[in-house]
Amino acid sequence: MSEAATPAEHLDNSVRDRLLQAAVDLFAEKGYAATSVREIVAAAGVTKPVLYYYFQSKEGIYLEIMTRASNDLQANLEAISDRASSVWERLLKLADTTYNAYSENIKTMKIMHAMMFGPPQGAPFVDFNAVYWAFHQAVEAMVKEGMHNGEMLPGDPKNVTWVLMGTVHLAMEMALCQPEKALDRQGLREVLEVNHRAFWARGLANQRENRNDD
Amino acid sequence: MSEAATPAEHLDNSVRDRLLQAAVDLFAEKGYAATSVREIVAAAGVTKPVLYYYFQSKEGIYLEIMTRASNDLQANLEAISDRASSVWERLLKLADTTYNAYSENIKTMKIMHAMMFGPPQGAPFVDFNAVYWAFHQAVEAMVKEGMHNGEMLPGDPKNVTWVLMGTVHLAMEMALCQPEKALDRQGLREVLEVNHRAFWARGLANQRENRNDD
DNA sequence: GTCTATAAACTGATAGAC
DNA sequence: GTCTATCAGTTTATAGAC
Repeated sequence: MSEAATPAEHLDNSVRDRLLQAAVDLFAEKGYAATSVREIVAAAGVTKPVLYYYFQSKEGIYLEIMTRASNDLQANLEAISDRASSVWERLLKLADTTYNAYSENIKTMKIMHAMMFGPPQGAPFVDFNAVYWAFHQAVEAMVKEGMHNGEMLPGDPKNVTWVLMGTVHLAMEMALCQPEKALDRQGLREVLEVNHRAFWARGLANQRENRNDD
Repeated sequence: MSEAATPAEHLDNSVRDRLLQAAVDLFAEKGYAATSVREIVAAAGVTKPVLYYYFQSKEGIYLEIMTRASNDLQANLEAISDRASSVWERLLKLADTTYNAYSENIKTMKIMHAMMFGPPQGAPFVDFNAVYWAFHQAVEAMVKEGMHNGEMLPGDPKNVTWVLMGTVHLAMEMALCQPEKALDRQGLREVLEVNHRAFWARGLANQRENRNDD
């Protein structure tokens, strides 16, 4: 546990990291409960006592994976805090960095997603809910700001936030769970542009031009 | 298996249905892999051979639960097919019947959702994906119809469908997974109204009136 | 650190009596 | 139909040699 935090924070090909990688692959593919310690150590090319030496238990290796992932996601929220750019630009940036975090780390995100929106499968509790809700509330704060400074059209910030979150959430979920049907980065951007035309002040103006309004 | 389809299709308090109910509760609460046959029969107040007598295996009882659920969901899509009412009314009706199907049967829907968007947990494959995608495509067909007949504003039907599906999907998912944070039926309707104002022809007119446009 | 060998409990499933 | 008793295989986890 002492050498847990390698300088770059991620995988070299030490035995320890090969175990982590194998566990991520299997938990993502089959689920926590359906994955046995035997399978993890086989995939890592070691024997059982090695896993217990580094991680104490099956729960231990799971918790290390999820703690890292949770911290990574939390870091993304910082994209919102700098008020230099417009709400719209910050929203795009948040969607983009989140999309990156997901697509670069699909398997870990699949595990997290399964625990956030599925049954616990006997795994120890980790409060992902808090991370997700922080995300939702950060977006809501942005929407309030945008409506207040006139960048966005007036409306109920809560409801508009639900629509925006729904868009991003569905895109992320499809990318995780049905990649062949999912939006790519460009597709997500296009759908967000639809939201932009609907809820932003300049967006509505554009939309009306397009309609050649009366 | 012969007496599977009771007249009303659902639970009396026969031993068989008590087993089904116990299995639904446990699969929803802990997940398929983390639930043992022993727990199911204990919750139903019977012994193991009884479960194997009625359902042949753990997979058997799971498959019966999921087959019923899948059929129920598929039936909801019929709300779309009658072209008597407007696209908007049909969309509202679909959202409402789906919300009902979910909230009346939360535990079964949780299992289905976990299998649709989470790891298989060693459970036998059921093609929920097809049901979900049929839903998505039915909405897309409605949006195309609405844009074509002038009920909705012009735009890319695919992208608008993603926004609408995102709204409904997030509402359903929160209702399943974080009920205390979720939208109630009225809340879902309000968020859909936001979509209405954004993407429907009369909706935009209303929005512009509200803004007291220049 | 990594191994072989094994413990102790639990798993899905069944035989056979009633 | 429902039970008791039990099977064979798997599970997480560990003791102890190297």
